[in-house]
Amino acid sequence: MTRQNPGLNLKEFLPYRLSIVTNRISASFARLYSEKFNLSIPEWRVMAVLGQQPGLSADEVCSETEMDKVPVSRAVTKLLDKGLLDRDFSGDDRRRSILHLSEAGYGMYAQIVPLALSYEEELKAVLTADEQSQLEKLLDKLSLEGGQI
Amino acid sequence: MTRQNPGLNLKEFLPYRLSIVTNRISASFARLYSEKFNLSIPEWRVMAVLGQQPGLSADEVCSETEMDKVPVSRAVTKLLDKGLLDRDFSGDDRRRSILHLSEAGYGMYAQIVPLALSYEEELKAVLTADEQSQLEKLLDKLSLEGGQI
DNA sequence: TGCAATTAGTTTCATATGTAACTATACTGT
DNA sequence: ACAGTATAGTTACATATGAAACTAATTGCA
Repeated sequence: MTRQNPGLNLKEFLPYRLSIVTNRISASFARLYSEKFNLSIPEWRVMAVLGQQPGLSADEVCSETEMDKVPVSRAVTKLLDKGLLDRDFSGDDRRRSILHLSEAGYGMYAQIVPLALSYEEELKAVLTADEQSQLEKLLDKLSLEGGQI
Repeated sequence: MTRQNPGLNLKEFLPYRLSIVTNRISASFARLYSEKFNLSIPEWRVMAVLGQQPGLSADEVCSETEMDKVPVSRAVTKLLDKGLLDRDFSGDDRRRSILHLSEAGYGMYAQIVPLALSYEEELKAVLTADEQSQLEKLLDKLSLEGGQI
């Protein structure tokens, strides 16, 4: 049968390319902290926001990380079990959790951050300074408007 | 306790930003074809490469799409069940499959492609022509060298 | 006040995913 | 020719995930 190709070249298709590149990068970064510290991606993300913004509620962690509340809830449970997190509940609203890295959690966080930053440097080193700022700008634009599409 | 923040701002962290933007885009594109055509992401990817390169083996589909052989195998099974794919086995090597979109599969593919292309256009419309080519170049560089990191 | 509607968070369930084990076929070196 | 190794693809298992149902607490408003 003769078919005229409607012409979608997957390898040139923007959403596909983005996803391949990003998945490679995420996976290799995840290896970094999962192997050494035995953290899942959601666990690391929860720690990362709490390291920077202690006292967030689970719900705020969700909006900060763009994660679903279910993975956040499970990550929080695991981090509590591992002793990496402390949880209180708000006096004003006793449904609302108040989450902090524990001493141990903060210690781990402080070890991962330099790894993360040097990973980022390694990645950026592929690009010129100009390209780095282009990338920032592109991500800004795609975040703002791409989100709605 | 006074803690000096080691200074990882998740929202500015490149791997994180990439993953947020990409996941939003992938998810909204996936909605497009999953709602109308009831295809999973792996199913769509298999169809997409076979639409363009008929006769690939499952293994070749893996390397083309950067997918694991397990999801590919499962997607192929489902697409066969749905009658969207035809499978033969090579005479030279009877382990090796030869995959083609069926008539029905090609019909569906031909409907999805314009959706995909217009989605891509919508996404690119956020960017100037310059930015579009910058993005291409950045993705190239990150694909090549980011892969190893 | 008190009852309906909301919200924070958890649990359940059904599905998706990757690793490792497995089957079947093909290749290699002796 | 044939034993050992490699490859294509599938299956089994253990884990991850999201949607929806659920619990508990809070808010709104009659």
